[in-house]
Amino acid sequence: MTLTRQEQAPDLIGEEPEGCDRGPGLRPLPEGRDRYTISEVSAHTGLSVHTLRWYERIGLMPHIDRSHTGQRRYSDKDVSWLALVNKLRLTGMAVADMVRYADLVRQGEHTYAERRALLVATRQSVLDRIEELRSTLAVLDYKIDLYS
Amino acid sequence: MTLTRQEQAPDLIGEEPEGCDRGPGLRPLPEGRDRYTISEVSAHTGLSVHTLRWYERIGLMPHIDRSHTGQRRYSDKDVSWLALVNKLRLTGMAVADMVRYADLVRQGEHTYAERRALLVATRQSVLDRIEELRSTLAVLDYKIDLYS
DNA sequence: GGCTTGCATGGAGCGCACTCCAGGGTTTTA
DNA sequence: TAAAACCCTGGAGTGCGCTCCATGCAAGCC
Repeated sequence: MTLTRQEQAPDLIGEEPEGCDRGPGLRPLPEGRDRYTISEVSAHTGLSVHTLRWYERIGLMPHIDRSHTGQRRYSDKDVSWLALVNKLRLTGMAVADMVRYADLVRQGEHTYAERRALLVATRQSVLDRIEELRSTLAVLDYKIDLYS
Repeated sequence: MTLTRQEQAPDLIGEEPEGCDRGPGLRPLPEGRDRYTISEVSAHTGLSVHTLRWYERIGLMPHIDRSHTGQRRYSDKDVSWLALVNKLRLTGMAVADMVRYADLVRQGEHTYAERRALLVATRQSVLDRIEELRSTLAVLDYKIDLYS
């Protein structure tokens, strides 16, 4: 997953670079419709519809638009946000911390510093975790060697 | 945590290289007594006494010796086994899988191949996880950059 | 119109990895 | 030798991140 740096608009509020990182086996979105159903978003993000609704309940999502009959209609921005959430999830960040981050986004520009701090802390914990994993590799290799 | 290769006896059944990897803040063991109480082992390994007893219940430990009044007395081998368990825990291996591994050890030499396979699979999942974390670093860096 | 499929809600349930509790015996320390 | 500290057991409780359930409305198809 290489990151190309010539991305989107500098929309820091709405969030998200990373236009389209559907993982393997994840469906692309019906292009440019901007009003996706929950099952479309589920197929695209790999998150279950249960999880999508749950994310909303706990405050991890911005307000999601509804159809005239009350069904969710996700926008491209919502989907991008979910892509970021998915990435943060991979870092091991706790859901509560992601909610905190979402809160900061909601609160507007004056929270830039705090958001940045949160990401920097996450970055450090990722680095630490990588080091930890490296150290286990050494032990694993040693043991595997013994069994050969 | 560098691994020195001139370790112990080739005791593959009893398990464990890695004589003394007490992490930071973890107490060393009263040297060479070979009959440690549960709280000593807890202090040394960083695992709570609850967890130590629980590990025993679920079959993650070999039989632990007891004093004449029924209190646990851990041997050096038991402690070494716990060091390995701790390492496997860091890899993210599920407790159930560690129990499986412990079973294989109990069953004797003819399970070498299967044990090895388990460790190899774990090794691969560690490598995959490291890659995954690396990919999140890219996103994190990108976002942090935007906030600067 | 009936059937299937999809979406809605609030709330219960689950799997994991611990963590703690009650109620009792044992060991150490002063 | 008495108090304080430690250890035992079976079983209940916790926090996290989902996952599922019952029940009901809405849209598409034959």
